Amino acid sequence: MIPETTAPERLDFIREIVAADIAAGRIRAPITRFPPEPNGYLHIGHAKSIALNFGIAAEFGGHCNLRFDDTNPVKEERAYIDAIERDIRWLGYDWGGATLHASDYFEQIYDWAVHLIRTGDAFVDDQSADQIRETRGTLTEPGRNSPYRDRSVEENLDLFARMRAGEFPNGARVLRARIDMTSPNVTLRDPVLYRIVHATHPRTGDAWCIYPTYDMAHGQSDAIEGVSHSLCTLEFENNRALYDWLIEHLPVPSRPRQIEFARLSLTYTVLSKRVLLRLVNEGHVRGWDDPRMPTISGLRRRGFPPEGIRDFAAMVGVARTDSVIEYGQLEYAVRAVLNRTAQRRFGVLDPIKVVIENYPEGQVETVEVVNNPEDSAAGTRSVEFGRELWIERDDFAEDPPPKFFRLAPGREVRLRNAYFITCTGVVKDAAGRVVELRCSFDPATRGGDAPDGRRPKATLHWVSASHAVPAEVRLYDHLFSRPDPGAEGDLFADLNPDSERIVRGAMLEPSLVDVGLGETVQFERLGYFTPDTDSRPGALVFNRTLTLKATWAKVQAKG
RNA sequence: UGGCGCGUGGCUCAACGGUAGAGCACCUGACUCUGGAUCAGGGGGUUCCAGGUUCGAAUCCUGGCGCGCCAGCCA
Repeated sequence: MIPETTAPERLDFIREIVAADIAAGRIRAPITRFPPEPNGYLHIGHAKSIALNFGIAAEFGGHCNLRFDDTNPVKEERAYIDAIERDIRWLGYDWGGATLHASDYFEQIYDWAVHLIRTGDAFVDDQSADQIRETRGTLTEPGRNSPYRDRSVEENLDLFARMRAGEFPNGARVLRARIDMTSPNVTLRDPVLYRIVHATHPRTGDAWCIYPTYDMAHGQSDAIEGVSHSLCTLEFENNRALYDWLIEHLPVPSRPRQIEFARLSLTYTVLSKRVLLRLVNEGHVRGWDDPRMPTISGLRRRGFPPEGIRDFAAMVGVARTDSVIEYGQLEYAVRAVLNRTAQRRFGVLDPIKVVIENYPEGQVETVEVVNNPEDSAAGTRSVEFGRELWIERDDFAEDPPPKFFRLAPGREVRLRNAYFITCTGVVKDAAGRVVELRCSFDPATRGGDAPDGRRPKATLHWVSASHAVPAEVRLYDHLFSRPDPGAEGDLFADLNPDSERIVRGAMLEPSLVDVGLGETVQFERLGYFTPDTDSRPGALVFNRTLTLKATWAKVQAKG
């Protein structure tokens, strides 16, 4: 049998490079790495990088390491390490074997620093941070050499050893590469390689009081691990020259290659650890895992399935163009997964009572309801039906506008999987507000079909009033009210005041009590919902993950 | 008035000298026991601009213009 010839998948520019390296015999399989700094929580932008690095490794039969870039003890915390590992696993990726750390290589990196001193490629500078800044020059003017640049190898060796020994306070001296103070690439103007930091490191404790900078540690860690393709975001482009310089000047065991791609940006949100930290610290959200946060843990609490996030990453692609993805694309990817996998349930967010006058008082019957029309394996369930029901308040209009298909006085609609009902009257309170609907039902329509072929234009969801379970439901919207938060002034002024709306009197189908944490269901006609971590037996709390695609809202908006 | 990088429908990406395509978004229609899903169709592009090379340029060359990044002992 001749195998189907499928059109070749279009490779992004990085996968093209990897494929070419394999084809040319330069590597047998790619080694990549995801290198988070443990100074905050992972967000959807990191998910793009995770999907890229782990995806390439898997597709080409290679491997992806998880390596913490823990070279700055003053910003890094153990708690972040744990959260990051959990989030990567939840996304569905496995780095197999041990978690790696740049700090595992501190001794080797130190030896390489000594090597650079011996070859005359590095020197200890006694200048202060201010002096170094002043002599670095500007974007248009060259820098000036440090007066300490030509120290002897012996003196440099001695000073560097004493830096390590803790003889000097923070900032007293640094180790710098001797490259070129006149380079048009500012990164190459004798960059700092080591600085004195008397701080306890989350992993190495007080073993060190000098720490390598990112540039000194990153490429060297890649080389130690045999990383073939070191993928990072565009802002590291300028650092590539230094990355290569260090690899060339050091006796490293392999020669990794840095490739940059555009980081993910999304409309209506912010992907900046600095800003996210402020949102948390200043109490604008419930925490790092607030369902409005673009963090992985926030998306999880919101009810986004990992598969949806992975599909999204595949959908946006990888390129070198700075770009901003419409938030709607993330929603599209998530809806596509949820539509396929989420079980359907009934829940009424804003209930109004319906009394079916010709339905026998005290009678209860059960109807069989399909759990997921997209997945027959999901089976069916029984739902109780009775004389008094809750339906959605806005599924009724006393004076229906044009193109409103739902319940209105004298109009017949279908109650999903149950009966056709016709509104025969309304009950109002003293203020004139409708508080109850009086209806009649047609016993011949049990199950939702009329023997005479009658087809109502609307089908409503409902919950039996005597069986309903009350719940709090939290409705979420964009964290920021404009697609480009902060574009015109203060970012925090653009926070959406309605990003969380709490609904207290929702009435749910009793089976919803059994939905577990991490499970997302569809409330028919409303959207996808998941239990919040605050949810307790007897005090249910659901988060709205997403609405269903809202055509009716569009019709309304158009008038 | 430095260096590096990037400019293709509203958004994200293809097209690698040979008729500018896809997904999302948008609009129609069909179907439907979710105003969902699904299916069918449609509109929308001086490929940043100007020159040049070529039978032929989104693609190669030159010059502009616009945008991004870089002057941390952050990553």
